[in-house]
Amino acid sequence: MTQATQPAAATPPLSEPPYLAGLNQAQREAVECLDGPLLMLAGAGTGKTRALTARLAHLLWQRKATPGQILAVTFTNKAARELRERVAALLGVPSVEGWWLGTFHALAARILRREAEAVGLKPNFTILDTDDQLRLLKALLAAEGIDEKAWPARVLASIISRWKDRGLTPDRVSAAEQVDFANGRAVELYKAYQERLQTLNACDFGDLLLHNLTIFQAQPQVAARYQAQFRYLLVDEYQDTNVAQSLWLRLLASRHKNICCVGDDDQSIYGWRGAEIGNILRFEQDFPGARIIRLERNYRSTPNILGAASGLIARNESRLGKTLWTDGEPGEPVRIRGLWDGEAEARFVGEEIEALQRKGESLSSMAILVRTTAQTREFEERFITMGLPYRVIGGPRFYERLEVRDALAYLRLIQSVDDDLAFERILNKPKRGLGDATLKQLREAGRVQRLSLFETARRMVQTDELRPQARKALRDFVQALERWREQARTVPHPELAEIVLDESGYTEMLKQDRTMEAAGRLENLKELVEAIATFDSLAGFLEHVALVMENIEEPSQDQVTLMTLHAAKGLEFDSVFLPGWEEGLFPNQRAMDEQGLKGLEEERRLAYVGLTRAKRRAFVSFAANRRLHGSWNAAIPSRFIEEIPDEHRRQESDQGLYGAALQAWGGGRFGGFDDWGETRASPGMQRARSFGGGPPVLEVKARRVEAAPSAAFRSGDRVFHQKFGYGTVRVAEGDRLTIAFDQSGEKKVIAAFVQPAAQAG
DNA sequence: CCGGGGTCCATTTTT
DNA sequence: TGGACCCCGG
Repeated sequence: MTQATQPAAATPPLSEPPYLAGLNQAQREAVECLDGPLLMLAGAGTGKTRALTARLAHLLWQRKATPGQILAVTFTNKAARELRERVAALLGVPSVEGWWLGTFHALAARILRREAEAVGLKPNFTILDTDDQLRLLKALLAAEGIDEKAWPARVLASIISRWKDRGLTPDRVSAAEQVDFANGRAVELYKAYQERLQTLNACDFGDLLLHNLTIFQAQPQVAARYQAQFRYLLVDEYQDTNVAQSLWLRLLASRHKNICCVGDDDQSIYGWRGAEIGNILRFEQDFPGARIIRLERNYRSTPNILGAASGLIARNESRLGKTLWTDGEPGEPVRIRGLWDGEAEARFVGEEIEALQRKGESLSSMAILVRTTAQTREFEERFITMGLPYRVIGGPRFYERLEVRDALAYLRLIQSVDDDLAFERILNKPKRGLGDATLKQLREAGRVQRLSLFETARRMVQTDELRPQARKALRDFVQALERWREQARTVPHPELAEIVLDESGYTEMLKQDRTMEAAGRLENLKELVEAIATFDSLAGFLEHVALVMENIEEPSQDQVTLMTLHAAKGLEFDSVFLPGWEEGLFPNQRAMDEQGLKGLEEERRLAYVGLTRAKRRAFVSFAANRRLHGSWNAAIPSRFIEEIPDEHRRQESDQGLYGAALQAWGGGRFGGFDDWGETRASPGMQRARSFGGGPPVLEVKARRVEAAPSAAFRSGDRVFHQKFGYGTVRVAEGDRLTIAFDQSGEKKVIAAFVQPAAQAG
């Protein structure tokens, strides 16, 4: 093992640096092995952030580099903030302001601001958000005469960002990467979009990285400067990087080759947005001579939870593989519970939460992690009736609110005259008689003269082209903007924001609005001005808004957390509820249809992420009936349930209603569940065992043969269903029945869940 | 300019 | 089932 006795180090007289205290052997190695490429494979809960911060401290302590020579990259703002705080605390410095520590996008933006001219942008370029981007693409499609219904702008947007994720500029998109959009016109549209962005002096998120790559490739002397500067690179969540990001890292690290990437291939869950798990799997090839250090000691979960998660993830083929371990009491096995439907599932979770509360557990130590956002609703409804405090993570963000975006558009337009999107947004907000007609005229003239809308407007008010009324209104608008722009030089920026909101009539417009929302909107604008005051310049604030679209965290009282599995990555809770473990929902059918085995493995990693969030207790549940898009579907338990090793789980079947389902499943007299196999990716797959302790080991294929379900019911039969009550069978197709229920209308149900009416009576 | 009503579509989300 | 979005009428 490398000892901290490097000759370069003017080692301080301490026997051991304080940040090394308490690190385990592997962590210590990862901290002290400073030179050359290193992959730190850090499993869930193995103290990776600790190792990462210690490593950063060690670099400085050993005088290997100054802060300005270290590039530390994270994915999210939250992670960046955490790293910043912990490093500052570890080193005992008040702040790490000015260090090259931030998200990929923030760091790339910082470089791009300096080198903007190299890609035809001005240094004050605007960073567009997805909404602006979409509006731009819509305009483009309209101009090209492409039917937006057949070829939606959002689809084009995602095609373009996938290309950008892969580092492809329009001229680099090869025939092989072509996609089916507007009869093969996608690349042409991509090109037009990039041109439009340039005239707007704007770029989108993907461009931040892509422009960096373009500059580094076209101007080796610029690249060389940064390559020389960054002696050490630290990268967090490497498994989430896309092609562009990994190219960027490789370029920057190519001189000193001191790059340390931290990640966990088993937690790669963002393939669908361009993340390449291959980056981490191929690390040794990409960085020859790389060392791999595994952090396998888990400090978070009980042996039972860890065993459950490890057993599950071992089913994946595409992984580097590692063996997490922990010591201590085994803890509770993962509890598996089958319920009748989603409502019962929500009730179950609510009851368990209350039981935990009675044992003295706080609500903030519990979380419900769902696969899709739609699943939160049932829990919310239940918690509301129970009076159980909860919070949902996700949802609209502060900077995405209408009024905030309007206010920002004013500020953006002051900052950058070329920002036509901002111009269009506020031209008639508040109403000043400058509607579609005027805008159309401005656009037309602007296009012909190749000028920004603002510049066009400035010139047009000096001509007689507009109606006198519109001309006057536009002149006032232009003059106001010029005045504000002038004031921006002298007036402090928070004050400027107030002036703008006031003089533009925006605040007045909201005051006139007597609706409920208007008050909240005014409140948000006040909050916005307060936020502006915490930055030292308007430009700095706008940069923050563009790159840090995060929600301001509310002071949380004791409440249960409800969120998606994706949103839960990196978090931990004492007790974790994992509902909806049903084939089709989780693993998600669409993921499997679109990505096949790759998709399934990513779903499995998501399950792994979910389980490993739990410190002490994990509850997995599934419903036999799930309402999906308004109609009822019979569901079968997720294959992931069986993949949790026996010894780490405990199955509990519901009495009463669910008992019937279990019986049926075990090959009971209805034999009605054989079509469940069809929702699986591979119909021939074997079931390892049955649920609820019924007759063991049934094979789907065999069951399909022996089943003769349609014999049970015929059209016209009177039946009883536990949920829908009495009804008459309309259509019987195999074991799928269409029944006209007396109370709840026509439904499709599975034969095993209904009984002949007489029998039920 | 607003809202009513019809239609279509339903993973995951950061920057 | 419900929401987002679009079109058209007042």
